[in-house]
Amino acid sequence: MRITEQAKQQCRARILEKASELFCARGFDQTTTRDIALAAGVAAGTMFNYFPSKETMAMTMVSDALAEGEEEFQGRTGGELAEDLFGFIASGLRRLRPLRPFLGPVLERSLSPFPRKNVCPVGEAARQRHLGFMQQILARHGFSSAPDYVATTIYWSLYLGVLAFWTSDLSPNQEASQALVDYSVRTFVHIISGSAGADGGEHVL
Amino acid sequence: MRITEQAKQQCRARILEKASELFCARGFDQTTTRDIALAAGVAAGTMFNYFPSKETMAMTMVSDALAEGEEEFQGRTGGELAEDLFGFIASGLRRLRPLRPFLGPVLERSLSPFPRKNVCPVGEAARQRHLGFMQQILARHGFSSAPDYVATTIYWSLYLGVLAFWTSDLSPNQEASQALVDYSVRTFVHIISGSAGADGGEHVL
DNA sequence: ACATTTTTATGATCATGCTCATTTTATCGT
DNA sequence: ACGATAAAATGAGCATGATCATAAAAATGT
Repeated sequence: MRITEQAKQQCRARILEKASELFCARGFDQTTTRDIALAAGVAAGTMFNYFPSKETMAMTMVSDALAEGEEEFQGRTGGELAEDLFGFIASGLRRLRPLRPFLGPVLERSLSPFPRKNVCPVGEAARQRHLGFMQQILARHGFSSAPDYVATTIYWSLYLGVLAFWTSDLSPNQEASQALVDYSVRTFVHIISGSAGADGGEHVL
Repeated sequence: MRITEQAKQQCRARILEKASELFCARGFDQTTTRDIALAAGVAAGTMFNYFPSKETMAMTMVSDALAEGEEEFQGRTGGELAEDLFGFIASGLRRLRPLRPFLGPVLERSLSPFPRKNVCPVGEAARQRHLGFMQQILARHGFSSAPDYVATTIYWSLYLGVLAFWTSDLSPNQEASQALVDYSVRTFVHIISGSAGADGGEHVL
């Protein structure tokens, strides 16, 4: 069973590799699962033994990249809170860079804050991991309790906005994204640093 | 041609009405275009003479609701900036309320900040209208120039986060959403009120 | 080494959003 | 009123992500 297990991993890796190439070359929506199967040398239905959906295929690459970014960031944490958060997000973006050509539709569907019927579990896991990591960073800077749902929701909104902007940022060195990340992070830090503002009671939806 | 023109409008309205009912009852993704056609008493292909896509059908309802909200808000503007922005957003949510059961996937796809190949023009128009309206409100409060891309991006991120949260808010009177809107608005106001923070230059993506 | 059982691969098939050639209906000129 | 032309309706058909019964292959027990 050893050799077979190895062959399976190779097959899985080959599918991911070919899918990545095609996604980058043509875009996510313009690449059909049949294209991928052909390129990987397997039957159309076989891929679905390895990945439950095309979306999961893409999100596996994203999740792996983000995990690498998290690992890269570990250790080099040590500045102010805003600096650390910036570094954390920047590490993720650096690792996502090679996938940038096809990320738009994938991140939109899999990391969206809108609750969905058929969630892509890989995407959901990536979100939870990212939020957990963010909370760790907060904890290291003296925030004893986890942020409430308002702060967490705002964080994820801002982060998704950053991702969205970054996926199609044409400025020289993504300077525009850099400024946006900087601003978003500072905004978030401002939010969780007091000014907890629980007043406005007259407004009604 | 008069009577016929009227009949066409009726047909369009009937399609929208039946589609809305089905979307609300079963959800957007669980309603097929064939279902809608059957309910509206037209052939499957006929609907696409009225709406270029199922997504456009749903976004037409959303856009109409948001336009009503904007109109409702007109006039009753007159408090502080944050109050006005809150009222503006709340008016939209009130009008969207009947559509809430199916809004998730629709808003996710059509208002997403991620740039897309095949944009739904109705959704794009709704976004532009909303942002324009928001800028009008700012102008009324003494902001002479339009917010830059950073502020605009952050506004839209926060707004989408609010929409996403609100679509599945189970708290009694959407109190949780209310708090989120309040917080998001105040955050945005803080952002555009000075502290333009263009310093951090050492960070690099 | 063979029979049995479990795992994996396969491609026909399905569901569904959408297209388009064809048919039907309405409008217009005379 | 009638033929010609424009507009609209129709449903067969397509593309594609995913499923599933079946076939092939591998693992296991003796």
